[in-house]
Amino acid sequence: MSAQTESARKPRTSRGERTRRALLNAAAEEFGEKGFQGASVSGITARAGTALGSFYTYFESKDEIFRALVRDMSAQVRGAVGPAILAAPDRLAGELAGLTAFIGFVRAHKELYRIIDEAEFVDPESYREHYRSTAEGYLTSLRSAAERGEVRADVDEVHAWAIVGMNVFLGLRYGVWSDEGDTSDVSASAFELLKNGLKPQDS
Amino acid sequence: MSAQTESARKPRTSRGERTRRALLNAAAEEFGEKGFQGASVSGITARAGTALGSFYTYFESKDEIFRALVRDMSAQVRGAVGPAILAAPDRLAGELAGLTAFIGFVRAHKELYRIIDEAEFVDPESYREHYRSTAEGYLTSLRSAAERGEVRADVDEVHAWAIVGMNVFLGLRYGVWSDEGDTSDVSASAFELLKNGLKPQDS
Amino acid sequence: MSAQTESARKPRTSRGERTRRALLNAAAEEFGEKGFQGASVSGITARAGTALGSFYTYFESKDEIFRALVRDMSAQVRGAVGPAILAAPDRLAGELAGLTAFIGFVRAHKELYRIIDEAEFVDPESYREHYRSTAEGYLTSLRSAAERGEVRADVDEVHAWAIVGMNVFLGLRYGVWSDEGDTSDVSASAFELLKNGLKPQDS
Amino acid sequence: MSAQTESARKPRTSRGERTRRALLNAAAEEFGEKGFQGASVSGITARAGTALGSFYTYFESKDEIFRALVRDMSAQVRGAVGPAILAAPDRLAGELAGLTAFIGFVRAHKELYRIIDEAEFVDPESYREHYRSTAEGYLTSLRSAAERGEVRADVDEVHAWAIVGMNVFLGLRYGVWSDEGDTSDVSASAFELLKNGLKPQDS
DNA sequence: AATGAATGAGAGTTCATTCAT
DNA sequence: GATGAATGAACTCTCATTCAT
Repeated sequence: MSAQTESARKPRTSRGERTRRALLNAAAEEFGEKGFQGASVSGITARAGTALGSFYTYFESKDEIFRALVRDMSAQVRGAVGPAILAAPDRLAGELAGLTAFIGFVRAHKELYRIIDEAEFVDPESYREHYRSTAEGYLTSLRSAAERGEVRADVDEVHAWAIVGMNVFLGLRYGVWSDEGDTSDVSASAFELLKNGLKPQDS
Repeated sequence: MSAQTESARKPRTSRGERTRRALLNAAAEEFGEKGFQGASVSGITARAGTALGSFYTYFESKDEIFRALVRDMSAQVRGAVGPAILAAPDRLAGELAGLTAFIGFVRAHKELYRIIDEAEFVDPESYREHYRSTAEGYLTSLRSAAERGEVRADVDEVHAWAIVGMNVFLGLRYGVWSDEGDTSDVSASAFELLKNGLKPQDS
Repeated sequence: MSAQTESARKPRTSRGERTRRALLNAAAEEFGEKGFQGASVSGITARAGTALGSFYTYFESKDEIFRALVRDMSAQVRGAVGPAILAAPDRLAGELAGLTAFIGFVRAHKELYRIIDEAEFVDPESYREHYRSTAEGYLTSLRSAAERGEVRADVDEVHAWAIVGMNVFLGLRYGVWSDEGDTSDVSASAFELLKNGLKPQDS
Repeated sequence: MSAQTESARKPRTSRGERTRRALLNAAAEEFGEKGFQGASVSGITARAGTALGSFYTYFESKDEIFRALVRDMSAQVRGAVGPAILAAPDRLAGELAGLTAFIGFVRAHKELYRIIDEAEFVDPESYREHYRSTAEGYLTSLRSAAERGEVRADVDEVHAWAIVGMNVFLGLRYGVWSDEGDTSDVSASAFELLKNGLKPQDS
C-alpha cells in the first residue's frame, strides 16, 4: 500500500529514521496550518528542530514531502474507518459505524481536509486517487450488500459518490468546524436519512 | 448581498469599467488554472491585456481580487441553481431540478471548485460562508416543505449538510472530472437514493 | 550580427535601456574578475547600482547575460582586429597589423580571456563558434592571398588554426599577463617567424 | 617537482593508497565533465565508491584535490611529449614528433583542456606555471638547437610562446574536438608551416 | 580508516507592490 | 487612467565541511 514513488533518499541509520519521522510530523502541522504554498521548508525544519539542509537529506523537494504526506493520510483514514465498518453486523449498520468513526478521526486530525484539498493543486493524481478509491470501495461493498439483500438492489456508482460526499461534508461541518455535540447524534441523523430517504415517512 | 470589504477603488469611467471586468475574467482563468499562490498578478494583467500597474487602480491587492471572485462565483452558483429549484412543482422535484442545474453549471465553469477550495486558505470567511449559506438555504426550504408534507417531518441541519455534500461531490465527479454521460441520468439516480433511501425497496 | 537567442525582455523605455546597459557592463567586470560560477547576480546588480530584482527585468537568468556577453565580446574583437587587417597593403602585412591590434585590444580588455574561456562550460556553442569562425575567416583570407601569390600556395585549415593559436597565446602572454614592452616588438618577432619559418635563415 | 602545497594527509596503509588513487581518478572525470564549480565533492566520492566523509581523510578541500590534479596532468603531458622530442635526431624533427605525440595524448585525455582552463580561476598559480614552464622548456631547447645551427639563430621567447599556442590550438581542434583524420597529417602540415613560414615557397 | 547524518551560509529566482512618467 | 521599471523580502535548493559513531 502506498508504495508508489518512493523517495530516493532513505535513511540508513536509526538516527536518520528519527529525523525523517520528525520532518514528516512537522510537515503535517505546517501544511495543515498554512497550506502547501504558505508553508515553507524552513518552517518545517524549525518545527522539527533540525537544520534547513537536513530536510534535503530525506526529501528531494517540498513537493515530495507533501506527496508522501497525502498518501500517508489517505492510508490513515482508511485504516481508521475500514475496521469500524467491517466490525458491523450488516452494511447499513456499517454505514453508521463508519461515519461515526470518520467524524471522530477528523476531529483528531483537523489538518486532514486542508492537506487533501491542497493536493488538488500539488499532486492532482493523489487527490483524485484518494476519492476515487474511496468511492470504489463503497461501491464494491454496497454491491455485495445488495446481493445479500441488505440494501436496495440497484445500487450504482452515483450512489457511492453521493455517500462519499455526504460523509466528507458532515466530517467538515461536524468534525473540523465544530467540536460540540455528540458524534453519534450526527451520524444517527445522517444514517436515518440515508436509510429511509427524504420522502415523508410513515407514522 | 455580500457587503463585506468592498473595493475602495471603483472605476469612474466606462473605459475603467471594461478594464475592471477584463481583470476579473482574467483572474478567474488564472486562479482556476494555477491556484491562488501559483497565480501571479502579472499573469492576470497579461491575460487581461493591461499593464501591470493598472491592476492596482482597480484592486488593492491580489487577495482582494480573489475575494471578489469567490463572492462572485458563489452568487453565480446560486443564480443558476436557485431558479431551477423554485420553478419545480414541489420540493422533491426541486431537488432533482437543482442537482441537474448544478452539474450543468459546473461543466461550464470547471474553475469553480479550484477557486472555492483555495478560498479555504486565502479567505476562510468566504469559504465557510459559501457552504454555510448554501446549507442554511436548504434547511429553510426543507423545513417549509416538511410543513407542507412534501418531505419527512424531522428534517434537520444534518440532513441539509448531507445533501450539500452529495451535490458537491456529484458535481466534482460528473461535472468537473467527466463530461461524458447525460447530466440528468446522474441526478435521477441520486434523486432516487435521496428520496427513498438505501434500504431494500419494495417490489 | 549576434542576433541569435535574443532576450525575451527588451527594455521599452530609455530608462530601461540605460539600466540594461549598466547591467551588461557590470557583468563584464564581475565575470572577468570572478569567472562565471564565482560571479553572483547580486554582485552584478551591486556594481550596476540597481536592485537585485531589476536584473530579472532584463535577463532571464545568470546564464543568459553571460551568453549575451560572450557574443558581445566576440563581436568586439572582430570589430577591433578586422579593420586593421583590411587596411594593410597585403596579407602578410595584414598579419602583422592584426596581431598588433589584437594584443592592444587584449591589454585594454583583460577580462576577454576569462570570459571566453569560461564559455567553454557555460555556453560551449558560443565558445566553439568563436574560434571556429575566427579560424574560418583566416582560412578564407589566406586562400585569396595565396591566389594573389602573397603567401604559399598550399595554405590549409591546419595553418589557419596554428595562426589563431599563436595569436591567442601571444595575446595571453604579452597582453593579459604583461603590460611591459612594446606591442609591436612582439608582433614583429612573431611575424618574422610566421613569414620565414623556424629553419636556419640565409645570411 | 612542483613542491608547492603538498597534501598534509598522506595515506598510511595500502588500502588508503587505493582509496586516494580512486578519488583522484574520479576527480579527473568529475572535473572534466562539469568543471570545477559544477563538480561536487559528493559527486567525486560517488564515482570513487567511497563515503562522503572519506574524502576529507585524503584531501583538505575541494580546492586541494583540484590543485593536485592540475599538477598531475601537467606532469603527465610533459611525460608523454618530452621523450618523443628527445628521441628525434634534431630539433626540427623533434618538433614534428612532439606535436604528433601531443595530439595523441589529448585524444586520450579529453578532460585535459577543461581542467587546465579551469585552473585559470581556481589555481592561477599552477595555470600560469604550466604554460610558463612549457614555454621556457621550448626556449631552452630552441636556443641550444640554434647553437647547433638546426634552427634560426635569433630564436626568442616570442617564438617559444607562438609555438606553444600553435600546439595548444591544434590539440584542441584536432584532438579534443575531432577524432577524425590522421594525427600525423595534421602535425606534418603544421610542421611545414613552422619550418618554412607562410611566405611563397620556391619551386 | 570509514561512514553518512548534520549543518548553515549563500546562491538564483519570483513576484506583490510602489511610483515616476 | 495607464504604463512598465524598480524594489527587496522571501523562498527553494545546493554543497563544502564537520563530527559522532
